[in-house]
Amino acid sequence: MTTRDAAPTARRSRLGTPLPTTFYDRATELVARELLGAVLECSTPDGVTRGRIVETEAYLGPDDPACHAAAGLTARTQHLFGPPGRAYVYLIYGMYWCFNAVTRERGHGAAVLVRGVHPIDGVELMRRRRPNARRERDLTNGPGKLCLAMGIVGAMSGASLRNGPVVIRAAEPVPDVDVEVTPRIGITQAAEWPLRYLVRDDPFVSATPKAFFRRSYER
DNA sequence: CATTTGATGTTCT
DNA sequence: GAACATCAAATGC
Repeated sequence: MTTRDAAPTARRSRLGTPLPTTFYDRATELVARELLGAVLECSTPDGVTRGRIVETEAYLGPDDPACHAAAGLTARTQHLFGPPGRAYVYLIYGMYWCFNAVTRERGHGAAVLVRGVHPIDGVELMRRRRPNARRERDLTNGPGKLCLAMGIVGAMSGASLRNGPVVIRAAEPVPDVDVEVTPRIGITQAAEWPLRYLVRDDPFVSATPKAFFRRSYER
């Protein structure tokens, strides 16, 4: 047994495997929390778009059955396995890109999925890229939608988030009272783990299923 | 408004 | 062959 496997305490979920709670697994949750309020920026030949991150999900690594790292290192997941501070962009359902920020050391395989951004700059460009968006919030209120709106594509996977085509900048923090936590969306494995973070009442977050228990980050 | 269904094709078993 | 970290249109109230 390695040090990592020796969880001091386990927050036990109602069903299934307990949520890993080692110091290092918790680090990815903290990044997911801290990314709320940060600015995501993407530069392409068409222009620059910026948005405030309002919804994230933590994917913890090989011990998280919903994380791509659970299947081991493959061609698709090479950038998920580090180093941290880079993009992991993958194709879902053969059609849509999803953007992640890698959080853990090389070889581990943990990341934070960005699921919603509130547009700041380049809104007209976003509209041109999202002709199907009828309401304003449909521009960027989902992981596939925000990649379409901002021009994030698989070729950007592996790039630095400090000086690559996609940049994340710290900005005005979101206070705990405005942070909500729910289970992750659209997964079947470890579906009850509370690893989705969102800004309360922001119109650019995806819909929370009615069945989800919803609580404030601040107890 | 909410819920269901079809599109679409890569990845992994 | 099945699963998939989704989206948009269609259908039901």
